[in-house]
Amino acid sequence: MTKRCSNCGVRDRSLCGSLSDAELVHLARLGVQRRLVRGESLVRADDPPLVCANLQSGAMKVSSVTAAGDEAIMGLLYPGDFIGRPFAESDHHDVVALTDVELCVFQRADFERALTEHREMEHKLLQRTLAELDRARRWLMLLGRATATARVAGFLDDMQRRLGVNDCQRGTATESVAFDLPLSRGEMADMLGLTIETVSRQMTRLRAAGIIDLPGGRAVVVRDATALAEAADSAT
Amino acid sequence: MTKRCSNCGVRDRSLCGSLSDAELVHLARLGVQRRLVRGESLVRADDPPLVCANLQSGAMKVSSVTAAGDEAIMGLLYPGDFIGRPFAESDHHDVVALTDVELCVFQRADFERALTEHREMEHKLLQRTLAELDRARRWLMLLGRATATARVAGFLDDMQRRLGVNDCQRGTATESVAFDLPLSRGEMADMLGLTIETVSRQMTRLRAAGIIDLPGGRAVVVRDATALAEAADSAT
DNA sequence: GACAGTCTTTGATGCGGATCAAGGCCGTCC
DNA sequence: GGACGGCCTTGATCCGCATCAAAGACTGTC
Repeated sequence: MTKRCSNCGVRDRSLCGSLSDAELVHLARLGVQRRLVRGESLVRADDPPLVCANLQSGAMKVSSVTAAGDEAIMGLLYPGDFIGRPFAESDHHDVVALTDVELCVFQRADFERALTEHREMEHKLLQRTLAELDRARRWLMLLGRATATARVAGFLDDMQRRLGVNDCQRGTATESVAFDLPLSRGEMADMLGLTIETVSRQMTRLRAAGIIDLPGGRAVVVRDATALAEAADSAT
Repeated sequence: MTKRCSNCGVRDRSLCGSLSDAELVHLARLGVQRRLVRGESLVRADDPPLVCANLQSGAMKVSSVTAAGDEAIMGLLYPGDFIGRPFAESDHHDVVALTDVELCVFQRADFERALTEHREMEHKLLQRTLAELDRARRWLMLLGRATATARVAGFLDDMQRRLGVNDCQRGTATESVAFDLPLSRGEMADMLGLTIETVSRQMTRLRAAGIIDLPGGRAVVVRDATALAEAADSAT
């Protein structure tokens, strides 16, 4: 195993986790470490699909531009997530860095060959894609019918589950969980199908209800995760 | 190749298409032909995932029940589509027949074994799942931000592309395409995140604009596919 | 530390779609 | 044939979110 892979913080969570140490050596030779600063994009919907990558640190967004000209964010990517559409003719979406990010980037052809050679990796990619499909469908439900409050609450709830696991023991749902939003209000609005103003108002409402706290900047403290989840589910 | 498979109308479009005739004989022995009448369900979200299937004729819906208690439809299935979540712990959604349907049903374990034995089939499933993910994301965009008119127009446009290919030459976009909706107004509303009344009003509006015709029952005639696609894209 | 630019919050108003309510159409059952 | 129930259409009213507008809060620069 190369030094790079052994130091990789997401090895156990990413697709590479299915490879043996020997296989990793081979794959590592194909991969290139790359950093992007906030706002840079790795993939453009119009460009031919040239690369695949594993996200190692930071957060990215998967987005498109609507016919009306505004941006729609259809998903977020966190460390360990896979980027790219092997065997497809097009990527269909832009993938843009929300924070400064570190990536392990592969030429698409190389990665496709690796998938073909390592069944287990392709298998894992399939499972991951199926899971992503389920997530997308859950979002569909949220965006299709939920009120503004439920959308914002659902968004925060989702993020909390993914980012805030470290602060306290799981299970003690009433303990506070703190994290920094990787998105601006505008980006949240794009993602939730709302306007900036509405997002802001709903955040204020959740704070007034004592469910969250907004200490400043993009920091969020979830004070009552149970109430947050309830707000996400309730129609009101 | 068994008689059953050689008669199968969706062989070239379904996952089985990747198999040789000899392999089909083997798989066919595992599969069971099954019919469901309208309203019957093949998969229930709560049940352990027991089966996979290929849809041969008719239409089905993939749905869930929201916390609020009403139904959310997150996708439709047409002949050739695959049903099931191999290697997952749960199906997550209900799959219900919208019309009378014919299915080729496999025990999940059998199908998983078949996938493992036939790389090409698993590969095809991956590509299919990636495509489905893209479709779900396109829906996300529609549901997130589009107006009622755009949702209904988008829905009809999507359906026309999938069902109405036979009536006239592709490319001549202004020719009429006719089909029967497999869904009631209520089901359309569930799918589009609207109410029955709004769906009905929008259909009336599209008819008044000369874009579609509603000869009665669930029949729909698309008179101007270009205008329909425009209505789907425009915010208004 | 002052300034400019961006992001966020808050307020006032209007519109689109939900909700409530009342028929119309069609198949089924007595 | 007539009455009932399901589905669809149409109308009237109300509410939530978008829109328009303006005033803070934060970031970086000089």
